[in-house]
Amino acid sequence: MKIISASRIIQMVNKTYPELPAPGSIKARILVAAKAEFAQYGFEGARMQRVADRAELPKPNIHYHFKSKQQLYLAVLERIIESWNLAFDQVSQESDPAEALEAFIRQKLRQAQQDPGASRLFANEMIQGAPNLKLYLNTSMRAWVQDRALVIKQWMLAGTIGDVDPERLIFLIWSATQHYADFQVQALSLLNRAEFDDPVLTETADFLVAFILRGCGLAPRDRPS
Amino acid sequence: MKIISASRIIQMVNKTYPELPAPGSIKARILVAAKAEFAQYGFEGARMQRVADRAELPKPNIHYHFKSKQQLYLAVLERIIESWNLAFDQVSQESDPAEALEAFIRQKLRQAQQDPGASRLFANEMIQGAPNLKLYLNTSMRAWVQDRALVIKQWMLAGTIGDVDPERLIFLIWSATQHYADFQVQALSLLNRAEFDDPVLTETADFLVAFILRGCGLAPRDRPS
DNA sequence: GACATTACTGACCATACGGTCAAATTTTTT
DNA sequence: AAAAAATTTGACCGTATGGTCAGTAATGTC
Repeated sequence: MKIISASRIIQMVNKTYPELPAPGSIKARILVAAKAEFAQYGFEGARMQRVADRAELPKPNIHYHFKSKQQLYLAVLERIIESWNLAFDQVSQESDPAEALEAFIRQKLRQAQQDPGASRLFANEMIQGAPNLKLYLNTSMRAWVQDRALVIKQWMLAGTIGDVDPERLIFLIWSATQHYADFQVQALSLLNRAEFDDPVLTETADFLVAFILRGCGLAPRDRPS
Repeated sequence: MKIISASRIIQMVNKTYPELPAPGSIKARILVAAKAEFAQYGFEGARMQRVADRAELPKPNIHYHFKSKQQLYLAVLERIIESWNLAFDQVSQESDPAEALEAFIRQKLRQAQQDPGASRLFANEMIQGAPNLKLYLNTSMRAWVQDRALVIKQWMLAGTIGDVDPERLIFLIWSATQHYADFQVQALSLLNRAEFDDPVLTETADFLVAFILRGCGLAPRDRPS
């Protein structure tokens, strides 16, 4: 059986790719500003003037590079989806479950720390009922999850992981990690920390890895040598 | 040592209480409409006209009962916070950990099903950085969590539960349950279900209870008799 | 250096926004 | 049933919104 990487599945369903603007370019600057604005206020709450202010540009400049608010929003959204679940893409039934899950959790958490805006923007889109991502959810995301769930099921058959609903496991990992981006103020408040720095990241990742592996019936840090 | 219920702690910190309007009253209808509107669009994205449309009232009627958009928002928010973590309020060190956690998880998930708007509104507030709830987070919520964490730590000392960071455990339960309200479209899509009905609720609750109890080092459904 | 193309921007527009108000209606009190 | 208080509402106001456009500056091409 030919092994197709999960990222290829996404590519097979998504026919178009957003071209990446040069990192320092005006377009890139607008996209960064827009991501922050949409992440904080959602699509309806976002203000084009504030995007312009964040990017330190006159407002018509924004409209020169992106026809409308909607198109700007979609441009930001597209770029987020791409790098969403990279660390679990290359995992196969030959992979070690504990290792693979640990890498996935740590990568998702690192994303939550380094680009919380991406997570928050996605959260806003979901909360609104995914008006712009319904198609994505029902095609490429579902295909990705089912493909990854298959790997987990194969682990279960091989007895290298406990009996756990794979789809719900993926969903739980998403929730547990993304929550530290979306609800960062709450997390920092209850952990009594000032910012989501590397120590917090490490402690949280260690906790989540241990907890989730145990939940999967895997003894943490006890990889077969 | 005098035992003070966690809900009392919240009451001790919050000095004012929102009076509940009669269920069928105009004010109650506006609050229901506003909750849905703010939940979907966030504070900035919400439109007073849409609140009026949802409540099937003329717009000035809304402003008669609530001075401003801000005050309406706060009124909705206050009423949500109250019933947030009820099922874990009465738990003490004498309680059975597995039973208590299971009840907590199931109650949070039932809330996510029955009033997803409340969860989404809270999520929006957190994503924005909790501009209206910073004080709540740093006073009553933190007090509640620390109080509840103490109980879990006592369980740990008694050896009736595994070694788990209590604050992060609570945060994980929040994330795992609330996610089914906030990201409902995504959950339904990947579970291939049409709606968040009782079967989905039960299956999800069973999964979460089993998974989290295992994560806590508790054998699910194996209570000491 | 002439020409064309791309990038930028101050001034502006129609509409939608949160909020107001005076007049009308309903409800409560006496 | 009269007076007072509370509630409802159509019409309206000042401002902010997404978006446009004509004109200007910068850049590329031969």
